[in-house]
Amino acid sequence: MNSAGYKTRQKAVIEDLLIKNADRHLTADDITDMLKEGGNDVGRTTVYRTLERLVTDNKVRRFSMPQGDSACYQYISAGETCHEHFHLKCNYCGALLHIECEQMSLLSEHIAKHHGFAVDNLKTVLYGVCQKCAGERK
Amino acid sequence: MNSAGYKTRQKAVIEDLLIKNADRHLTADDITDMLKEGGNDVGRTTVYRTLERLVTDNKVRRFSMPQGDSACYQYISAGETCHEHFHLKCNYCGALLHIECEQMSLLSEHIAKHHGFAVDNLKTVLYGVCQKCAGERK
DNA sequence: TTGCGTGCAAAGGTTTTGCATGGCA
DNA sequence: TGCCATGCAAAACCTTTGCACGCAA
Repeated sequence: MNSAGYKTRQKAVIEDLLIKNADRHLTADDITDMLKEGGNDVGRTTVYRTLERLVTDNKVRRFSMPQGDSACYQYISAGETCHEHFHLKCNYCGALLHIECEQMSLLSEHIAKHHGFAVDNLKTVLYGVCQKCAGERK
Repeated sequence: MNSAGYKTRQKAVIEDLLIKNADRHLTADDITDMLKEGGNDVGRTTVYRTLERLVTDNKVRRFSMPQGDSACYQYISAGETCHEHFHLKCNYCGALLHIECEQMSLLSEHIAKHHGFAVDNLKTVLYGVCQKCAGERK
């Protein structure tokens, strides 16, 4: 599960920052800046490469934004292993909703059975419009 | 509905190509290349600007892909009212599958009704593992 | 003639890669 | 020592913008 590798200051401070902000979604740039402000300077390249590793290791979730905007990353908390758990992200206010829903399991099952594809709920984010924003835009 | 404007060869051949490939997803690059091969050369800039207009006019649907990949465009056929169309992306080989599936509509309906969130299938990409990669990794 | 449309070139942004150096084990 | 990790600079990538010219109406 963990890609072996050496222990370094950079890896430690990046993972640490993500854990401390597990309720937020941060861009690679946010992370670079926050570390610099904290006196824990890490090169931009290293931030990207570390995030890539963490995503591969399933420790971090990556949110793909529409082109032009930068991707967001968020630490995957320990308890989040249940497969009925998934995420909704509002395109307008950016709110991230965590939902437990058996309907999602039904979809995953259906896709596995009929389309031969194993959906990873931890990595998947459904984009749309939340109730609040839908109201405001009427 | 239609942003007025002049009639030009470029607009015509681009819309024509999209109509003839209404069952496929084309990137701006695909379109540029296909037109060039067909002897109907159109500048890349014009392709982008024309697609932008078509999307604004609701004649074409734009699929935002994860960063790094280019956006896809597809002509919206006359009778097409429901959006049961969505995307699966393999974490390993990067394959992008386009799927028509009513189960997805059921999920969207459920989420709208029970969670007050309007899922945008056009922007949503489900991540996971495709059949081929699942086989190779066993 | 008027002003939208076109397309080259260059800029814009995020992310990746080449390569020499640094540092863990 | 051996190999992974780092980080600067440069490249790659898709897309947008500046600007002069072309062309529809």
